Amino acid sequence: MNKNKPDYKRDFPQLISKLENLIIIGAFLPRERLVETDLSERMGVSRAWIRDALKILETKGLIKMVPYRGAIVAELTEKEVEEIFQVRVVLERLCNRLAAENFSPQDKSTLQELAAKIIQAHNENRIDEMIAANSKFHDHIMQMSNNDYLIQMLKQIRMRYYILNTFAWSNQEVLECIIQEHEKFITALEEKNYATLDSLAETHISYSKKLYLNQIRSRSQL
Amino acid sequence: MNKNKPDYKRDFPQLISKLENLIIIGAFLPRERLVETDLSERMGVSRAWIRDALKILETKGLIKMVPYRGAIVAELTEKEVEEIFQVRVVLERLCNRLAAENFSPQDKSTLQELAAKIIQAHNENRIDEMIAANSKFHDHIMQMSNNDYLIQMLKQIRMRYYILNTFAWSNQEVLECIIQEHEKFITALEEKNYATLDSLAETHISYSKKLYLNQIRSRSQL
DNA sequence: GTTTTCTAAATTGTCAACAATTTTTTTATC
DNA sequence: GATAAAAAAATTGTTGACAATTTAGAAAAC
Repeated sequence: MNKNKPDYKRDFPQLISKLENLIIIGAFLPRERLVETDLSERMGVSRAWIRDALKILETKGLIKMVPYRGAIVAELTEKEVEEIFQVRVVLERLCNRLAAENFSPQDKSTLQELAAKIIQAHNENRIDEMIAANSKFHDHIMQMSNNDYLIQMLKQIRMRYYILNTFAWSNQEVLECIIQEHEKFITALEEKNYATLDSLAETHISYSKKLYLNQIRSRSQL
Repeated sequence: MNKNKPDYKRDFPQLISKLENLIIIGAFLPRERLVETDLSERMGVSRAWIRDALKILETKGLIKMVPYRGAIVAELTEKEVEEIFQVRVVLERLCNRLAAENFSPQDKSTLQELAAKIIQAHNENRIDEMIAANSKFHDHIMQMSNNDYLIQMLKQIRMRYYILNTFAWSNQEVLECIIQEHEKFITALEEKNYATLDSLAETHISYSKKLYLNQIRSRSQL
């Protein structure tokens, strides 16, 4: 059992994660109002906690709060996507550079295992597993950077554009492309080949950006 | 008059700014406890507002909150300074690059005026004015980047290390150095000379970092 | 039938009293 | 006098009632 007593330090961050996930997976449509009493009942916590959580989600850019109107899910404009991805590129590059500097044989085997898992899951058409392994792959790269502040920034930025992520992974063509590059990436890390790392990040991210922009455009036609 | 009715949308952000400033200028010593009822009286707002403001300051990394013990001013370790400055370098570089791309004659005159103001204030020993002009200079560069997300990140990161800023400006030697480079900087922007921009940012920031590290070391001896 | 105005319901914002926990002070014991 | 236990004070966390505001719906006017 886990629900003996409510514990702020454990439960409140959990609440925030849950809400973040709900927004990211699209359980709330953009512009949908998030009613406090509603959430309070659904999540089984007091309205005060919901209010506090929403304030924090606002600072993270996931929702927008208007006085006496409450919270609505934030929308991303094309301009904002351009801005976010400009920042993302330089942060990911920095991350890769630091990861390469700290590269160890143990990292190599971990990354290779994950890369193999990704391919296997892809071949067996287990999408969820593949996404999970891919996530772990990138998380490990972040950890290798050994820069907690950078990690925090990258997570924050990822959260920001994940709102649009729902359908991005359904593009088969992109999948093939991304999967093939994991091996190249590991090699470049090992050899500390910064030029290759930069160009891999560049192409990967610019491709990702295109997907998001397409999605925004298709949504705005509704 | 400005105090007819309390207005959340206007007054709450103001409250946060005030608290941020108090922490930055060192009105609260590191590790000092921030007592809610205390702040409530001093700032003339309800305790609920103080609580909300403190929660936001925590997400910004300015304070640390411990259950049933309240908020204490955050401290920066040497490792954290290293991490933050690694990120700062790449973001400032990006900012300069974008600013150069958008460079206009009007920007040039604005920046030159500010640079002149900085030198003049320095010669007349008006430190406050000099700091203000220097701030405006860098704010204008940020605006030139035309990337609101980047600006938000840079402000966030600046807030994080400004905690240590109190005495950094008292170093005369550094001042001379920094002041002289504003002209070079403007020229490099105009010529879109990215190599020079990068190296200017590099040396500027690494010097700034040294100052902060020195300050931390001298404090930790208390 | 459409628009406008007014009323009721729903929702958010505020506050103060109370509960839970920590910190300080006092008291007791050796 | 120093240490430990107990009581008191101070501080933070929670809750619920009520005020302010917006939204939805009904009534009125055209």
